Amino acid sequence: MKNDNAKDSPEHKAMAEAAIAVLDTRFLKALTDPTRVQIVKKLILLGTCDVTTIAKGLSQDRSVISRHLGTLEQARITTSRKVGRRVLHDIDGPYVVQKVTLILGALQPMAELCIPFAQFDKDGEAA
Amino acid sequence: MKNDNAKDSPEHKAMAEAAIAVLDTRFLKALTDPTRVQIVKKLILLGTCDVTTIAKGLSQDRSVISRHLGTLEQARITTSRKVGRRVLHDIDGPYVVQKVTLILGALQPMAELCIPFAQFDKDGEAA
DNA sequence: GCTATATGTGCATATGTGTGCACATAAACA
DNA sequence: TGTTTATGTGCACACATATGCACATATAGC
Repeated sequence: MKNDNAKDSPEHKAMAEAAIAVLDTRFLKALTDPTRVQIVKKLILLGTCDVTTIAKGLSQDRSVISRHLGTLEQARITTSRKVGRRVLHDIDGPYVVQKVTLILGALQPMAELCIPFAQFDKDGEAA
Repeated sequence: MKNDNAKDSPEHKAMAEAAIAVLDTRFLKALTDPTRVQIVKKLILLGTCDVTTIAKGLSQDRSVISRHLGTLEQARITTSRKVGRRVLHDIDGPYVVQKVTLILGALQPMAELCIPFAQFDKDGEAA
């Protein structure tokens, strides 16, 4: 049987490149820590917030929360403004949604192109 | 000025809960390692593949690739079948797309509800 | 000025994670 | 049967990361 896989097409290669390229490690890593996720939740609920208020209720030290906020800001998930002696943080919702939208757009073709063992079940082909 | 923030509405609270709940740590963590991302890319390009073939071309030891494949499988990003002495791996495209779709669906409201400093710029309110 | 409050950082530490080597197991093959 | 190939795992080690404490800095308020 001839090897006329869809996997050999340029479209397929381009899809693979696009899918990998869009996986921003810094963005994803920022969302993998439970404490950071709690911070995000709190910011969603409270809105614009200073460090001390965010740290209130969380078990970690305030300095730890401060560091996590730095990580979230580097990932562009949050932004901050200095107001007097306080530093106010807030979530950048539009950026987050745009980011995930890009990821989904790049991965979307996988729903049809990456059905597990489809080609293998068809004619027993595996690299 | 009265505190009639949209943040106090039940819809907003529900959105926060849904957004946090959908952030599957295991799923996201699996995609944060560069080596695992390379494995995913290779599986997209080659399709159904055994461990040795995947490890070929990657700098890490084959045993390391084996472990990474275990991590990806636990995250349900890949599936595997034992065929003879080989173990074939493949990407579960439909699952991955479904997962990201759920994430985007839960985060979508943030595009409008979490515009940074919007409320603060409006009337100088911050927790 | 002095004091209190808010924040970030250096440092030490505990825990998690990626890596490679050696080895055991399982299956195909001569 | 003995050998080769494919895979997973125990172990040790290097490195990253999360955490807390102490401290320095900056700003508001007295």
